[in-house]
Parts: sequence; structure tokens; C-alpha cells
Amino acid sequence: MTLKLDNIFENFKNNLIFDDKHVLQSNYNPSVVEHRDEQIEQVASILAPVLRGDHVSNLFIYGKTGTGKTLSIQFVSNELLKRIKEEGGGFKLRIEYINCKLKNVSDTDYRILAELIKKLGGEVPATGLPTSQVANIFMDMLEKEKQILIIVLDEIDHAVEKISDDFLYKLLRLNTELVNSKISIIGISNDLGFLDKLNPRTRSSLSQEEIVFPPYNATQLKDILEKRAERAFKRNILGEGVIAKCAAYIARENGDARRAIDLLRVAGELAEREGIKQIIVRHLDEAKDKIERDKHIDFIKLQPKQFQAVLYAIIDLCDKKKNEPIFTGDIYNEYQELCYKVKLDVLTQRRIGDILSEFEMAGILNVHVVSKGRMGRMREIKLSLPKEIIIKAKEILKESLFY
DNA sequence: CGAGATTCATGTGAAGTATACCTTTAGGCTTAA
DNA sequence: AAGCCTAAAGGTATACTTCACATGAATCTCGTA
Repeated sequence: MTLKLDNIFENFKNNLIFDDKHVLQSNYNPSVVEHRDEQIEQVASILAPVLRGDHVSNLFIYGKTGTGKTLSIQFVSNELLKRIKEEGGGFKLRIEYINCKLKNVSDTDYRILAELIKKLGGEVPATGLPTSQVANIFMDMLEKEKQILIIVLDEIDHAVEKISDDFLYKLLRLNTELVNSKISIIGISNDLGFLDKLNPRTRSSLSQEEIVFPPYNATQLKDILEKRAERAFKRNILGEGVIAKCAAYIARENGDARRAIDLLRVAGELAEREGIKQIIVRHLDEAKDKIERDKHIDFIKLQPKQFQAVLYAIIDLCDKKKNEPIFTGDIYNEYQELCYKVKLDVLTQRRIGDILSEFEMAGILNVHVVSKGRMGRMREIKLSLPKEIIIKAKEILKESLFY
């Protein structure tokens, strides 16, 4: 065993590619945020009143993934925290980040409150308590100290289905009930239409201020990548035009800087694994596939059993039907048979319908309702995954369901 | 022939249920004065 | 009498079910040209 570990460590030590790989990992926090000066200034000027211990306006931020929203907020937060620490002021500032998309973690009223309480150092059971009581616990914890809490709710658009408008509104207006402490919400959404889904009074208190983060363009991406690559890789590792290609590709797609950086890292890993001393354009292409694959495979692995069963039924059906379109009813039948085979409880068609919608939300399926006249009305369903991922997914699902 | 009614298979919203978990409370048992 | 433990009662969130009504175009019906 030790021998094996020795090998691994030895290989790692001798790695030819990376100098400091951490720089390319998603939890890396650069000291400078490139090309977001304007946005950072806006965020800063909106959050600045906390320095005087004043209440801060609620803020709504709109921008696609990987446009530096989180990074910018984190940057401003750190600066604020630093200053508060230096100057004191007799109160505490907390900035807590919550991603509302995380299934079974922070995707309902109750769970968001529970998460917040946890971050404040408390503990609440996963179920059993009335939400209002959890809200009270939260307020008590908040009031224990003189502090300002800024809650960053990332991807609220994903949770708005499950989170009641009322909850958001109450959270936004919590200030009126707080004596010692103050609270502000920063909502982040990828979907600008999100605001329209809210009722007007919630909307107006959430978007007291609004900031838009545009996607990075190719030049900016190139710049960002170069800065990171410089620290992450050893000298002369990057092949001709690799960064330019990477930037151009991502810019064309959606300007998601995180993806661009991932791409570069994975390309590096691939080169490392091959034992080659240079990253070339080919690695980028391979990395692209690998990232795509991993993302979906992880998603599928994390799904609950029933969801996996539904997905398996769909994949199986697609195989059988080849290019014919498939509909809800077909899927349900297939799913039922599968359940008998695997000894899984059979859920109702109603529920399966909801599960299908959830898959659609997650971008795994392409669904649209068609009316076939006298033949009824149903959803036509297509898998929106590349072929090779479907094959891999099928294996994984088989494994998970049958054994 | 064409306007309007019918129909089908499911979409979809609302209300109800099962489960797993929580707190409160009352009763019973133990312990110590 | 005070303290502690236990079990029942009463309550909640969440995932799922049940019920009931909504959809929307192909097809049918039937009056009319």
C-alpha cells in the first residue's frame, strides 16, 4: 500500500504541467477580478453603507453563469470585512452565500432558513418544526448580536417554484422586525424573466437596486485565462494558440469564464495523464467532451432512485424506438415494467409528469406539449444529451438500479 | 362543404395522505432527604 | 418531594397520491349549399 502511495506521490511531485493547479479550480478566489470593474464599483457603492453600520438596499443581480457575479460579490465582501475588522464599529458583518438550486439542501423556505441558521452556528432538525418557528429561531440568532447580515441567494430563479413569494417578501422585509441587527438580500438570477414571476411588491423590494453582469467577450476571456495560466502552469507548457482557441470557443458559446477555466484545467490534466510536456489544441477538444460528460454523469448519479428509473425508462425507450418521437404514456408504461423488474414502488403518472418537468428544468430532456387531436394531448419528449453520454448514462443507471 | 360539437390522453392545479421527524406533556419510576 | 425517563399526543415538511377540471387539434355531426 505504501509503495503504491509512494508511486502516486512521486508522480505527482514530478508533474510536468502544473505549477499551482489550485488557481484553476472552481473554489479559487483571485485577488483581482478582471474586467468587472464597473460592476464591482456598483456593488461596492450599494454595499458601502454597511461601513457606517447602516442598512443596505436589497440588490438584484442578473447575469449568466460564469460572468463573475459570485466572484465580484466575494471580492467586495472581503474588502468590506477587512475594513470593518480594521475600523471596528461595534457591530459584526456577515455575508452568507446560499445556492438555492441545491436539491434537498437549500431549495425550500424551510431549508434555506435551516442553512442560514447553520451558517450562524445553530442547528435545526431536517423536518418536524413549523417553518414559522424556524424563522423565529433564525431571528433570535440574528438578534443575539449587533450585526448586519447580507444574504446572497444564488440562482433564486431555480427555487422560485418551491419558495413561496410570501417567504421571499417576509425575508426582504424582515428588517422592520429586527432591532439589534439588520439584514439585506442579494438575489442572483440567470433568468431576467425571473422578476416578472414575482408579485409586484416582492419584486420592488428585491430589486431596489439592479446590476447586470454581461458575458465576457473573447478578448476578456483571453486575458483572464492568460493571467490564471501564468500562475497555474509551468513555463512553456501551453501550446501555440491554446488560450486563444479556448477563449474564442467559450465566447462563442456563452462567455462562461468558469467553463473556460475548467476547460483549460482539464486539458492540462489530460496532457499530464498522457505524460506530454505540452498542452495542445487537441487537448482542449478532448477536455470539452470530458467536462460535458462528467457534468451529466454526476448529475445522473446524484438523482434519487425514482428519478433514475424514469430516466432509464426514457433511454431504453429511445433505443427501442430509434428516431420515432416518444410520449408520456410510453414512458410511463416502460417505467412501470422497469419497476416490476427492479422491485421499485410504482409512482403515479401524475408524479412522473412532474419528474419529467424537473428533468426538463435540469436540461436533460427536451419536452414540449403537442396535441394529437383525437389521439389526445401529450408531451413529446426527447433526450437532449449527446449519444455517448447516453450510452454511459445507461450503464450507470443499470448498475444503480439493478444491483 | 364547413361550422361547431365531440373526443381522447394527458396536462395541471388543489387538496389529501403517508412517512419521518419534532416538541410537549403527563405519568411512572427512582432517588434522596 | 424532586428529578429523570418514557410514551403518547399533537404538530410539521416533504414526497407522493387522488380528484377534478383544463387543453387543443383531429375527427365527427349535421345543417346547408
